[in-house]
Amino acid sequence: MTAKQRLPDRKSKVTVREVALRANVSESTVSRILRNKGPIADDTREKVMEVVRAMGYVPNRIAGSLASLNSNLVGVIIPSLSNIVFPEVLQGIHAGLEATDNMQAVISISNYDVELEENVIRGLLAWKPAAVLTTGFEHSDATRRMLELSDVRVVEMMDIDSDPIDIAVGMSHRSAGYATGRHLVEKGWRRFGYVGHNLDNDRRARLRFEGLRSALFEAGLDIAARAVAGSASSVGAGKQMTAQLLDGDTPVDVIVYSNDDMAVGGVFHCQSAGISIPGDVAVFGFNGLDIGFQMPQPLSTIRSNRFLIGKTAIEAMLTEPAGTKIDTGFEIFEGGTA
Amino acid sequence: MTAKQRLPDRKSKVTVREVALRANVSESTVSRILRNKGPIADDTREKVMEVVRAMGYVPNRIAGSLASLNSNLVGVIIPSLSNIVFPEVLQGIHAGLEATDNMQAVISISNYDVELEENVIRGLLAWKPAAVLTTGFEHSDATRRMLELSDVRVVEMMDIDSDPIDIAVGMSHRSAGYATGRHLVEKGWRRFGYVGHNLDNDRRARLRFEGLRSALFEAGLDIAARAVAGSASSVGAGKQMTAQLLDGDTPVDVIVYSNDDMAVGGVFHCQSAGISIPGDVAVFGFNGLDIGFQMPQPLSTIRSNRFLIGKTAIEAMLTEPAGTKIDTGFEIFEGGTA
DNA sequence: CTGAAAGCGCTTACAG
DNA sequence: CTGAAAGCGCTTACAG
Repeated sequence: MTAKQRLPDRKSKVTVREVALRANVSESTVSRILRNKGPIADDTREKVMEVVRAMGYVPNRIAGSLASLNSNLVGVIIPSLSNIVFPEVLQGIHAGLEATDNMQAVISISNYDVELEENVIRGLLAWKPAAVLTTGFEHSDATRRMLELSDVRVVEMMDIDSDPIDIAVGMSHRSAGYATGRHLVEKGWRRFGYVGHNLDNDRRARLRFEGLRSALFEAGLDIAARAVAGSASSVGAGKQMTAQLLDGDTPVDVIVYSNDDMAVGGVFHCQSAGISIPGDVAVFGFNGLDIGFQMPQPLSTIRSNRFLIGKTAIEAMLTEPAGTKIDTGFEIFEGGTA
Repeated sequence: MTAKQRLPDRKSKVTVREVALRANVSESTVSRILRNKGPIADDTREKVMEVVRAMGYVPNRIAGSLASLNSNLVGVIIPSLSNIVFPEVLQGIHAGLEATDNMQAVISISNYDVELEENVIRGLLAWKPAAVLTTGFEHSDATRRMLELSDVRVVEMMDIDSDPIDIAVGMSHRSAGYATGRHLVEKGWRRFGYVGHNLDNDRRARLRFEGLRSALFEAGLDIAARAVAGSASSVGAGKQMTAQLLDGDTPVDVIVYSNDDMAVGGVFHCQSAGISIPGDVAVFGFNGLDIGFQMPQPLSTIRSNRFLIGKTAIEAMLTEPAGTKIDTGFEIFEGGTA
C-alpha cells in the first residue's frame, strides 16, 4: 500500500472548493486556470495545477454545463446499428469530434421509427446538447417542433433531397438511382430486375428506386420484374429475393439491388445455383461496402461516403449557417458484376 | 400561423419556476409530480401536468443530475466501430437500456489504445455516469486507478479470462481457442495453419491462439505454418495472408483464422484461386458473423454472443455485486468449410 | 491579476 | 399533501 501513499485520498470527493482551499486561492481562480480563461500569474497557475494533480481533481462537467449554460454533448440519432453503414457514419462523427474541444457524442437508436425518434430526441434535448445529428428528413411533427423551438443546431444526415430543418449533409439518393439507371443502360443492359427490402421506412432506398425508374423511362425501358422482401435489408433477404425473382416468369439480364447487403446475397445465391455473373445475370448494388469490394468478383455498385457524411456533419454544425445543404457526393464503381 | 397559437411560446425557455408560477404551486410540487415521488393530490397533479404540456416544458437533466447527484448516463468505451462485432455489443447495450428508467449511453472509441482509453474515460467520468462499460482487461494504471476511486459501477466486457475491476461479462477466449483445436483434431485435421491479424493490441485473439495451441499440443500437434498481418483484421487482410500462407513451403490442410473477417477473406481467396474448400484446405473462423453464415458454404466457426454480452452488461451493472463474472458462453458452428 | 457574490435549474430534507 | 430554503459544483460578470 505504500505505493498508494501519494495517490488521492480514497473517499472525500474533491471539488474546486477543496482545490482552492488547499492552494490558497479563490474558486474563481481555480476555474479560470482550468479553462485557460483570463490572465493568470504564472506561479499561481503552477501552484494550483500542482494541487489539482495531487488531489486527482476531475472537474464535474454537469455542474460546469449548468453554470455556463452550454454542454459539450452532441446528440446523435441513427436508425440502426445492424447495418454497417451507420457505424461508419459514427466513425466519421467521431473523427470530426476529435478536432473539437472534446465534445462527446450521446448516441441513440431510432429503429427507423419516427415515434421512437421523437422520444429519443426528447430525452436527448433534456441534456441541452450543442447539436443534434439525426438521419434523414422523416420526423414526426412533434419532433420537428421540438427541434425548431430548441436552440440547438440540427443536422439531418445522409439525404439532401429535401429542405433541412437547419443543415443537411449527405447525397442525393434520387440522383444515385438515376445514375445507376443511366450507367447500366449505357452498358447495354435492357431487361431490368429489382430486388429490394422493405422500403416503408427507408425513404432513401425509395428515392433511389424512383431515380432508377426515371432513367429507365427516359430510355424507353422499365423494370420488368421485382422481388421485395418484407424485412429490413440483409444478405439473407438478398439471397431469398434473388431466388424468387429468378424463379419467376420474367427473364431479366441485370438486377439492381436496394443496397450492397442485398446484392451480396444475390451474388451468393448465384454462386450456389451455378448462375454466372454477369454472363447469365448482372448484379448492381449501392453503398460500396468493403465486403462487396473484396469478393472474387468485386461488386458493381455506387460508393456513398458514410465516413465523410459523419465528419462533415460535425464540421458543418460548428461553422455553417442555417439552411446549408452539403452534398458529399457518390461515385459509380465499375466492379465486375455488371 | 394560427396553427401555432397553442404551441409553447417561441423564445422564453421554460423552467420549473415558470411551470410552478403558472400552475400556482411550488417548484417542489412540480418536481415531485414530474418524478412521481411522494403523495400528490390528484387535482394538483392534473393541473400541473396540463401546464407542463401547454408550455412544452422539458426538464433540464443537467440541473436534475447536479441536484440529485446522480445521472442516468452510462459511459461505453469500445475499441472500434469498424469491426461489426462492437456495434453488435452496442445493440445489446441499447436493448438492456430500454428496460431501464431511460438511461442514456455515451459512447466513445478507444481505438485499441490504452492511452486513448484513459483520456476517454477521464472525459466520461466528468459526466458522473452511473456506470462505465469498457472492453477487456487491458487498461493503463491510471485508468484502473480512476475507475477504482470513482464510485461508478464498472463492467469489463467480452473477456472473462482475468479478474475484473468490478464486473466482467463475456466469454473465455482461451477456452474458445482450445475448443477450436479439439474440434478440428477430432474431425481428423492434422496439418494446421494459422492466419491472423496484428495481435499486439488484441488480447482476446492472443488468448484464442494460445488455447488453440494447447489443444494441439495435447494431441501431439502444433501449428505448422502461420501468416500474420501487420494490420487490424479485415477481409482484405484475410485474402492476402491466406495467399501468403498457401504460397509457402509448408503444406497445411486446415487454416484457423483469428476471426471471421479474416476467414471470409480466406474463402474469397480460395474461390479466386480455384482452391476447393474443405477438400484442398479447410477454413475455420471465430465470431459467427452473419456474412459467414450466408456464404454458399456456411463458414465453420465459433459463435460468440455479442448482443447478449451488451445486454447482460447493463443488467449486471444494475444488479450484480462487485466481483461478479458472467460467462455468456460460445458454441461451435459446424458449417461447411471445415 | 484575483476574489466575493450571484446564479445556472433542478432536488431534497425539513416543517407544517 | 404542500412549501420555503438550502444546496448540488461549477462559471461569470463585476469590482478592485
